[in-house]
Amino acid sequence: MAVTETLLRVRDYDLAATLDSGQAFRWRRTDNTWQGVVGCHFVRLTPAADGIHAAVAAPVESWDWLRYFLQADTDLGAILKTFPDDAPMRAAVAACPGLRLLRQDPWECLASFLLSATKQIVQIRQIVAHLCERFGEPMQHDFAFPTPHRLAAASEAELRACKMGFRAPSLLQAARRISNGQLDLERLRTLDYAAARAELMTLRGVGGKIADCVLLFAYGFDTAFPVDVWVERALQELYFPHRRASAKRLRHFAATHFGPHAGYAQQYLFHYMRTKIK
DNA sequence: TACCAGGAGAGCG
DNA sequence: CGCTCTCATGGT
Repeated sequence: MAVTETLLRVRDYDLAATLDSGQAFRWRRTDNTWQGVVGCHFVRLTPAADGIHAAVAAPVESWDWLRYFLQADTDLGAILKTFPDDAPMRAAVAACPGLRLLRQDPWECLASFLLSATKQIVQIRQIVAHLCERFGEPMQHDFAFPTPHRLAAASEAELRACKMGFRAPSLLQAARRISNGQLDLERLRTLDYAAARAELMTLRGVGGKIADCVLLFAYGFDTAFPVDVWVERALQELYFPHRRASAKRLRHFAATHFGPHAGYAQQYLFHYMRTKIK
């Protein structure tokens, strides 16, 4: 029977930290409720005593799409046990013990992070909002994320009007290559981490950092470890406090120190670093 | 006002 | 490799 609300039973889930941690850019909070769009669903999420309460605008037969997006069935405790037992990781976990990784749509994730270069998170949200309003399919309460096909038909000037500046040609090329079949985002699921990463990096504007974000947040390659300015700062200050470590050394350290779920560790360090400053 | 933001890519020694 | 510069745009 189709329904419009449910209770997702899940433990150890900090909804606010997760939706506001720079993984996804379309979630807005009003009071204690978060609203956003997952695929073709407009959904409101509210933390509850024994899980997360969810309500959608249009009735659904199944909630699998939401459990997948939130990764509600992931055993977070088992992942945290694989982290290195050192002071920085203990502090980062203690600061936000319910922080999770989402599992997003690859195209939306790729497009969003293509727009993220040297932008603050609040501005990335604004650009993505413009993009959805102008090119996304209208739906109840909001807009769907625009398809590659729709953006491929847009002009660079139209994209620039969404305030994305020099990132517009990159987004346009990505939309076109995906729309015409040159790049198959679904096929990347069948590849290993290195091969999928190399393929993403053939796109203009996609370097190692953005590729790793997509591999981690959309495909679930848990060894992907995006190194941005915040994470670089965290690694430098927390693990190499007395000597300056080169970028290459930091990358090697990241690839060897954090274990099979390094990407989760990265998210904890990122969140720890960002909230510690403010 | 001047500076900087979840980077990437090109040019240079 | 390692460094520097540039690319738009908005916020502080």
